[in-house]
Amino acid sequence: MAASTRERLADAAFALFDEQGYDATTVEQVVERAGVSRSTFFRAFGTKEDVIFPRHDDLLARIGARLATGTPQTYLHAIREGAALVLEQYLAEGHVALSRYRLTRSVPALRDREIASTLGYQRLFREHARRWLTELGGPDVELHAELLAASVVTAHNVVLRRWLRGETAEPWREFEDAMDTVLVGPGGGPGPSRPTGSAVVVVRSDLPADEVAARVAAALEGTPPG
Amino acid sequence: MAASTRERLADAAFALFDEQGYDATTVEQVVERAGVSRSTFFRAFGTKEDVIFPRHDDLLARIGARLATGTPQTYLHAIREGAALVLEQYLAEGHVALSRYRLTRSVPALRDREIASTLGYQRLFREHARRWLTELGGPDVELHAELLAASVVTAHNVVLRRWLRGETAEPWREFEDAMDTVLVGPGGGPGPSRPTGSAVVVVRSDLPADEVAARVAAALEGTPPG
DNA sequence: CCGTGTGTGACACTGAGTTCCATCAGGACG
DNA sequence: CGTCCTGATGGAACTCAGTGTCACACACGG
Repeated sequence: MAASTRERLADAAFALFDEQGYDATTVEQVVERAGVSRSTFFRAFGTKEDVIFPRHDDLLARIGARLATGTPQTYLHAIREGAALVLEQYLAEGHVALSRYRLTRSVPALRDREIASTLGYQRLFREHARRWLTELGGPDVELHAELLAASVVTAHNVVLRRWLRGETAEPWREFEDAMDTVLVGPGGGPGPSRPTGSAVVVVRSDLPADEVAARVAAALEGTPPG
Repeated sequence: MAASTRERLADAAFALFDEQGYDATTVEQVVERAGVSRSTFFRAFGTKEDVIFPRHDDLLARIGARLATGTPQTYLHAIREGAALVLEQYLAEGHVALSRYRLTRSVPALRDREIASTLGYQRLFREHARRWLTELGGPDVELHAELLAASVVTAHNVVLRRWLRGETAEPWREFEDAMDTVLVGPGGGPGPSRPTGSAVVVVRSDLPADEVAARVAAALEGTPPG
């Protein structure tokens, strides 16, 4: 019963938003079409915006669970699979995701909210990355964790948007490529088998090239055995 | 004096938000303290939120102007200086920036808006990066431009937040370091034409250490000695 | 038959934001 | 000096999102 009420409301809302636009549609009209009262709407969703956006809670929890299993040796793989859960969710939503995308394109308030919502995922990746990078022991852990999280989310969103715009029929392949770009770098060979002992080394190149190479080699020698 | 009215309103608003919190403060109370009418408030700011946030327009324009002067050969420098304009703006705001930070910390709606506002800058960097990377001719220009913009904004924000939290007395030094970390053509960028100046190389070390070192050395050979 | 809980409707209320009109200053001009 | 224009302001009425409260209906087990 509760579920069907929510559904009727959501269907009515999406339909009306599509017909007249988001701002031009009042909650009054939505509840009228759904055949329930205004009270019921706000009990079910709390906010007009909430009709559009999915519940991130469970997805965040699933991602958190996946990331929690990552170790400093396998964290790149954990991140990749965590990001995959997000893409999977959107692809499963199908036309609902497309409708939402159309709305977020046209209504600034909804666009802002959509953007802000991605920060939840980014935060999750960042916190786990911070943990891993701390254990691996590198400089500027804060910054690198933040950059890693931002890059992963950005790369994911690029692929997602391409799919939402109908610009790709192979979102999963593009997703893997994007993750390869972000999580591996250009030189490495992508592959399903994630070797252990991976680490990220950052050096500044205003030193002579061979000196940099020496430092990289030295840094890698000191890396905990993979 | 339109300016003084705006100022009085902003001062009253910040004071009241500070005393009672944002949500607990009504526009009515703000205009009462400022000694103007409700109409004047909404004419001046349009929205309760707008009192808090600065006008991004002119800053965006200045950044755009700086980025417009960049060439594929000097674009890393242009990006760095573009990002510096943002930091400069916040530092110049002083205590206003701090008050705003306190508010955006505690009020979700304001936090969302703050986040969304950074997208304006990110978009600017992205579009120019797309142009430069296209001229340089590399693969996945879309993705790399997006990643570059996201990384620059993220790195900037890390430094900015540290300053807002009073965790650093040398924001400019940290800013330069952060830019050093980020501005390399993330994900490798287009390898051939490596720009002059400092650069960073990120590699994964699941290859033998000496092989990694060799690759780094090879990549750096093309770089003019810094 | 009675309590209890849950989903719902109805209504009043607050507050943000819009619209429209009235007012009042000051400068330009004849 | 008077008039006219303009731009900034005040004021009132309105819409609509969101909150809070109370009442009702229908289920459930005792």
